[in-house]
Amino acid sequence: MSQPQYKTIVDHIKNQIDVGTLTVQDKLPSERQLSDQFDASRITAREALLQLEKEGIIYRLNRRGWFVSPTRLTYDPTSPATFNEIIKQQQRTGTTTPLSTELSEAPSEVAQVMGLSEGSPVYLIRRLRCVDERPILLEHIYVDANLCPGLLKHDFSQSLTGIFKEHYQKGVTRTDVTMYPTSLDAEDASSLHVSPGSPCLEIRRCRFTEENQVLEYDLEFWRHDAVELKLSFEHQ
Amino acid sequence: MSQPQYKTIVDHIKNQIDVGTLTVQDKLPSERQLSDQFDASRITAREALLQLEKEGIIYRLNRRGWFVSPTRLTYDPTSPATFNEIIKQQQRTGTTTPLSTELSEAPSEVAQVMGLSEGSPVYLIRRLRCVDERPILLEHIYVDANLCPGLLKHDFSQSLTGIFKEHYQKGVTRTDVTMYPTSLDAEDASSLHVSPGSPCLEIRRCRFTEENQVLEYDLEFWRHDAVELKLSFEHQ
DNA sequence: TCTTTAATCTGGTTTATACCAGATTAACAA
DNA sequence: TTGTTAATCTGGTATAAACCAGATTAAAGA
Repeated sequence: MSQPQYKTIVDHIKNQIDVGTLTVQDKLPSERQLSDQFDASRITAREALLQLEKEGIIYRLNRRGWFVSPTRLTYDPTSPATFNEIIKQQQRTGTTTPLSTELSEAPSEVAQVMGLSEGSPVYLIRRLRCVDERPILLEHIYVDANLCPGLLKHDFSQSLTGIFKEHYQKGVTRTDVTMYPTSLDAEDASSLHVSPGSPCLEIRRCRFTEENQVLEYDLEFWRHDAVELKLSFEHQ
Repeated sequence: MSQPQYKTIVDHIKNQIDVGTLTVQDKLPSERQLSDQFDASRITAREALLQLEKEGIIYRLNRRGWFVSPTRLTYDPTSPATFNEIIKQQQRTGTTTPLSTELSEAPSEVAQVMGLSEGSPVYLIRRLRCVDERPILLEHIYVDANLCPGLLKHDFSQSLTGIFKEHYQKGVTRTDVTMYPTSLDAEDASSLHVSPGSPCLEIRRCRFTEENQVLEYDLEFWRHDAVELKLSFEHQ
């Protein structure tokens, strides 16, 4: 019935969170402090922390320490509500930071999904979205350049949907979504201020106009511990 | 520009999979063999393997070794298609194994979701679902005992929806779904034949009848690397 | 007071070693 | 041939010790 030593540390920290000794955004003791406290090696303490991270209970900031995760943002991928609306509903504060915008050529994979030929001109917009100061979502947005000429002159800290509607009279009538858990490569991890290889939820979203053209193709990388997807649907 | 050593091993294995030297279900060299091959410590080799596991590219069988992950099963949570239908569509083979069935009392959390009072009689069915011999989904299904008397005498290797329809004339008109990435506790991990703490995708599904009663409440634990969710919807 | 600098703290990565327990396999006995 | 047993292989867990590179903080200088 004996359990591994790292499990003891895991349970101890979980308990501290349950009883409120540790609360949201609190900094945990450092790996070295924990290993002293439990008379274990640093690797064992780290093992426990990595376990809690996998469960989404704690997270780390690069070389700054380990912290208790905030509650997950509840998000309905089928809802037309914008990111900012969702955040306000849940009494959070949100910010959107454009990281880069460029006119480039569609990579083969992207071209295929968008129904374009490889190398077609596409705008690529990279944005970082934060909730309560914490980066939780990285977006790579591809837009057919022929569909929205001059797109890059707009302000991308706002809703893209709004820009499409207002300046190009284009709305979305259908969306295809694919999602799966994976992990972040070095560059994306760096953008989200997490360690390379951190787990994430990848969501690919393809939005179509009434004319069945692909208006945008989004690659979204969510912190795995920051979001909970919730949807409801009727059957016939 | 130098990268950590474990990254070199990660890249090497990824490349082997790309070029086909390693293919689906193949066994990888053991941790000790890899550490010899790359002149690294076993911990470094293991670090690389854990990284690949997080990405969903490889998986491990307890004390048996590391293997290349099969392609993900594509699954539409809004589709009325049964598990077996989905699997057949994708040219896979599936099996369903009931692990346990019992009549018990609703835990407070479950009772709340199902709109029952705590301790109400509920059936709890635990099933394991495999694709191509590999366990990928563990289900905990709660059913209001008053709604489906005598439920446990049926065969749960079949579709539950079918049982509800055939024997109780009950159909589902609405489903609420919640999903988020987390990790498995020791017991659930053991059922799925994976190591405790392995990452997973947890899906909670609540199905309602026309009378707005909760017919069943499912807790699903998917191997994080075994599934890809795909859905499509129209906007008005 | 403000800024620069140096010391210190934290996680990130790595080596070498060890022992355990389950899984597999080879050897052996019936 | 079959069943049992023992050796071996594999991952699972753990210790001790290092060094590195950002992040933070305290100290020193302007």
